[in-house]
Amino acid sequence: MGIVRKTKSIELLLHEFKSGSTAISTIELIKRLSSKLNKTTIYRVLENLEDDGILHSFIGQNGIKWYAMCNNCTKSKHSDKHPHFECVDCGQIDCLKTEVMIPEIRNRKILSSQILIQGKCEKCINSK
Amino acid sequence: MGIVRKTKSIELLLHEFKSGSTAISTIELIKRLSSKLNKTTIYRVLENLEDDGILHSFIGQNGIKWYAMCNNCTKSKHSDKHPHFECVDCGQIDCLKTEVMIPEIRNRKILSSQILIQGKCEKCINSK
DNA sequence: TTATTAATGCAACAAAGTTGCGATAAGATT
DNA sequence: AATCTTATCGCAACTTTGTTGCATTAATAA
Repeated sequence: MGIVRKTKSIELLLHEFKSGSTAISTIELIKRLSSKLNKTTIYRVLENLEDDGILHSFIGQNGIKWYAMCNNCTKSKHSDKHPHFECVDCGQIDCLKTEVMIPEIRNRKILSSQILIQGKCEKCINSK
Repeated sequence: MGIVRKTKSIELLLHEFKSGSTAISTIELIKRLSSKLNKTTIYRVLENLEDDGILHSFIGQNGIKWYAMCNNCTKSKHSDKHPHFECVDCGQIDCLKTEVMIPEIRNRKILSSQILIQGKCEKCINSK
C-alpha cells in the first residue's frame, strides 16, 4: 500500500524514531503507544512507512521485528543494507554505517542480506 | 541441559538432518514428525541437541527458527559462525562455507554475528 | 528385576502478529 | 462551510510459534 493521508498515527509513530539510528521493536512501540493507538494500527502504519521507504525493518535474534529510520530509500528502492548492532547487555539495537562485504557465491545469485552483530555497546562497556 | 539418554525422539530428529548442510525449520520438523512426536518434545530435543553442539539454530527472515547440523562444535564452544543462504524461490536454507569478514567497530565489542543471505539457489536459477 | 529419574505427552497458556468489518476522519468536491 | 468519498482506525476474534506444569513412560543404573 503506502501512505496516502497524513494522520495522527503516523505522526505519533515517526516521533518515536526522531532520535536517529536507534531501532525500536514493534512490541516496544506497542507498549509506548498503546494508550493512544491500537496495536493493529501500529502494525499497519509501520508496514506503510516501510513500503514508502521511510522506515526499514529486520528481525532480532529472538525473532521479533524491529524498525529504524531509512537514510536514502525510496518507495521503489530500499537501499538499507547496513548491519545492525545489538547490545547483549542493554538490548539496544543500532544501525551501523560499517560496510560488510558479502563475497560472490558460486552457483548462487545474491539478492539481499541481513547482518546482525551482537556485542557490547560503548555505554555498557564503560558502565561495567 | 543437554542430552543424557539416547531416545527414539533424538534418533528420529537427527535422522531428518542426515542429508548434510540444509537447514530445517522447527515448524517443518513438527509437520514431518507430528504423528510420531509431540511438538513440545521436538522443541525440547532440538534445544538439547543445540546445547550439546550437535545442531545450531538461527532465525529466518520471517522470524521463525531453523536448525542445521554443526560441523566442529562442542558443548562448550559453538563455532558455527558461517552465513546461511535462503532461496527466495524454493525457500530452502543452506549453510555456507564462505567466510564473511566482520570488521572491528569503534567503541563496541563484537561477540557474535548472524548473516542471512537471500537469493536464488543453483536449482532455481536453472529451472527458470 | 527393580528403582531412579530423564524424557515424553498432554493440556493449557503466552507472545507476536493477522484478519474482517463497522466506525471515524482526512481531505477532495461541491 | 457542508457534504462526500474512502483511507485509516479500533475492536474483537483469530492464528501461529513457542512455553510451562505436571502426571506418565521408558532408559539405564543398581
